Amino acid sequence: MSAGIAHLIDDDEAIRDALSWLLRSRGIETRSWGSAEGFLADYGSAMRGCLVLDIRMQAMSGLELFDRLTQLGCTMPVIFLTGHGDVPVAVQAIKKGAFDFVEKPFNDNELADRVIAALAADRDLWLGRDRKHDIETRLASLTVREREVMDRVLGGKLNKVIADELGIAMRTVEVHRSHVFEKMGVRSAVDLARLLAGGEE
Amino acid sequence: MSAGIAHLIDDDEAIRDALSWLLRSRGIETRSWGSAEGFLADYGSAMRGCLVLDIRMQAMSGLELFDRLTQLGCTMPVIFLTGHGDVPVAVQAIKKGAFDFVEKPFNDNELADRVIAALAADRDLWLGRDRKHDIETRLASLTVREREVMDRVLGGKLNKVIADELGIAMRTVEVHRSHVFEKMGVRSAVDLARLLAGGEE
DNA sequence: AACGCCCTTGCGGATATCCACAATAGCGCC
DNA sequence: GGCGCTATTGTGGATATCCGCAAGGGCGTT
Repeated sequence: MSAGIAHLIDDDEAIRDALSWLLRSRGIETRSWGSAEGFLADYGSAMRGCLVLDIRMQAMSGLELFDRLTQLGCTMPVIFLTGHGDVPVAVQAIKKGAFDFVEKPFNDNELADRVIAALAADRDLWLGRDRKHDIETRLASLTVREREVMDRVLGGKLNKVIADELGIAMRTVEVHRSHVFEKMGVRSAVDLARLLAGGEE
Repeated sequence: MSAGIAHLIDDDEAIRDALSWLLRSRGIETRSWGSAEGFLADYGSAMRGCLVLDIRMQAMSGLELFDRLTQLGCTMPVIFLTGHGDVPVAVQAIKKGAFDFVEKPFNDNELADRVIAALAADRDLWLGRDRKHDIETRLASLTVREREVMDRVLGGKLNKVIADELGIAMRTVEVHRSHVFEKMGVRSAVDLARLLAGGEE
């Protein structure tokens, strides 16, 4: 499998081609667009990889595209390409959460390394997202009562105490507790605590 | 108690005074230095608060001071003051982990707000550090055996299983387990798991 | 009405945990 | 040698947890 896909957006065809050649020689798939508008039209939330984005372009600027993508919930890491006159804009970009940026003319190896880092960041993000999504799905499958019991189990409380607090019999708590473990896919309260501590915040 | 201390470093006395007046009017203590060297001489690792640092100064620049402080293990948030000609340097600063930066001439309210945010960040950092330090101290007080038992308890294993794995009697495991709880200041395996999951990584 | 889902509870037994009391043993230190 | 710390184990009892078996009620859907 490939190292990931780099989406190149620059209105200078020569640069797109140079980037494309450089990255492909490092085993990175590439796709190119000549304008921010063009990329936006093709963008979908399932898109994976990273962006290499010229910050200065005709019509819609790279920064503007970045803002729109952010609004669309896009989380792909973005590497901006900047001329050294565009630096104030680059500052904005970084503060807004751009992954990195490089000044033109760029050093080939350096840029490729950063793209690779960006692709790795995207993968990590999705790994974390998958795990979190799985946990959320499991949590959503709990009934209200089960959730109440789980919260108290996580508080380290004994079944007896939980029963008192909820005004139900201990046996009932045990049943809920066991359902919680089953639904959450764990076999002990310890595992549950680690699952939730590791997958949230 | 005060909102925190802002350390002002700028070779322009007029700016130092203006900053100092502004911040004090917002309840923030200030201390001023006219040079990076002067601040470095006074710096100690116990220093708390944040820095407001002119990025362009005689002799040692703000960025250079920032690098040295980082090497010294200083984690105070740094807000850089930059003229708009210094922007490329500001970019470097942000990439190196500066907390924020503002361009001169600055808007009073905006700058004060950022200083307040920086002070809050410093407090949070120390809160986290204190908790982590406390946990590490407790962990260090565990004997080797206790640690071995704890690791397995966190794995959700039953005392019986742990006893088998370590080749000792269940009773011994129980003793270690109880010591671990006592030393770590928790009363159940669940609490322990949450303590370690929340304080590490 | 019948079915499914959830909440509820009781009984009883197999396991596990928690702990006080008690004891043996190695190791380093004064 | 005595003292303290750590590791080790045993006995026995009070609690807790884990679970299958059994069963009643509420609620919404078909």
